[in-house]
Amino acid sequence: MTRDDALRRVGFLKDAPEAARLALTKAGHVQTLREGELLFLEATPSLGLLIVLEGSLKESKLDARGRELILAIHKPGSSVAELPLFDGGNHPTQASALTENTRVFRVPRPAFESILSTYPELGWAALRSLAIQQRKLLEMLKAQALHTVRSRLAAYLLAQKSATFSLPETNESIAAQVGTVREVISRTLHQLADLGYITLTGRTIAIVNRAALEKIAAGE
Amino acid sequence: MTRDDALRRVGFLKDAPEAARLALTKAGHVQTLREGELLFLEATPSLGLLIVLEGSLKESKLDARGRELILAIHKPGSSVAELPLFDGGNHPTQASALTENTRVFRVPRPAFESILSTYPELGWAALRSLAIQQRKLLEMLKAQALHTVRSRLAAYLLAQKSATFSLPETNESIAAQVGTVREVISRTLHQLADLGYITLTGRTIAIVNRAALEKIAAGE
DNA sequence: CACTGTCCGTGACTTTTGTCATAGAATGAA
DNA sequence: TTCATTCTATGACAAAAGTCACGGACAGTG
Repeated sequence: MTRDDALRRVGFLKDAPEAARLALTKAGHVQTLREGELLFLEATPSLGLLIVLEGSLKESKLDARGRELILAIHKPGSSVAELPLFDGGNHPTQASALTENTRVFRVPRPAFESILSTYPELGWAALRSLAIQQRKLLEMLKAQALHTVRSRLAAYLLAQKSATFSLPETNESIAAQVGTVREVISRTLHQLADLGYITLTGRTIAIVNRAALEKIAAGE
Repeated sequence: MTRDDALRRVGFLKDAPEAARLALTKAGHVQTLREGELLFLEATPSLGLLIVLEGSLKESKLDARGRELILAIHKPGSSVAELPLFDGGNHPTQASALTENTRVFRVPRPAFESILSTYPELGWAALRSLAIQQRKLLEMLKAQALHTVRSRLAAYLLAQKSATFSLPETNESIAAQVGTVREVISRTLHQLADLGYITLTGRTIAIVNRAALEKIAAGE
């Protein structure tokens, strides 16, 4: 994916003037990460505008005892860590590459700021973008506080593109997204299969009873 | 609290030009709520700018089976539901008055929009305000996903102003903020007392071992 | 093809949370 | 004061989630 393709796919830049995107393209550079390599740590200053070009990144928070909560998995065209970019604070999360040779396009914050001040209409797009994320966070919070693991896992399965798919991640990683541990994911998947709502062949899942899963995902 | 006092205390308006605040003051009206009365429901269009003048409001989400998660309790000077105000979407939460005669100052969204467009510098303040909320949400999410009830309750106690205080709410309400049920709050408070970290005399709590509570709040 | 590292599945528990039912405070209005 | 309502406390369980330990599948490497 080229820089310009990437910029066009980022929510708050897609309607930006051509010239703004061009300026950003010129002001940034590409960084390549090895698998597992950290892009930024929590509580460090914003690196600037970050957009995934190839590969994928996970954005997560760790707790004191090392358990991880994955907030997002970023694929090409996704911009990472907009919050500290916009408010100038530190990163509230950390991010690391999930795949070898993950390529990230980066515009350092000072350059980004000066381009932004040239195109103030981008401020509104930024606001909209934060708002979308905030709505997502509210849903996650509600699910964590009020729903069971089964419910959150059902939602995870329903979020997959098609009705039949191969689990794109390890149970460990799914657990970190759903907010539980490896073993519980394994058991809960088999439980959903026993209930007849999905079939589970190796790592391939077919959603058999979508309506039932949706009910579970909604909290019974 | 007067309208102007209230406007001055709202984060994203406190540095606004005098004239902007004056225009808002004129464009809005005051609404009085009875205890328990709903101000807005989830999934309804934004009512506009809302600022508590007297009394208090709770902002919450309900799940399918009626359990409640309280996201914020708004006191005088606090603006409610900024997210739908800024992005034009529906309310992601509902809000209702906690006290009799809660008074809310309201500027309908069209009027707010037109004032906002006259003072575009307010856009940045709005962005900052959303960013602050988003950081708070991320912390709540982490606590819900990775910490125990004991940990979240410890954090709740530590957030109180002084070391000795009377619980300002019922166990039911604390439970809805902490993400659990009434009985568990009762038991966990007594457990913390048994551990010697707090004392519990009626509804009065004294924090005895702040360091220990902080450790618990951080997730052990 | 053995060896290593990573991942999955599972039994056997333990701990944490949630539910139900019931008995007493506490509060406030009549 | 008396009564009704609202809260709190608690026992007895039930259910959900987490921990530990181990066996086995599988992929990649030398």
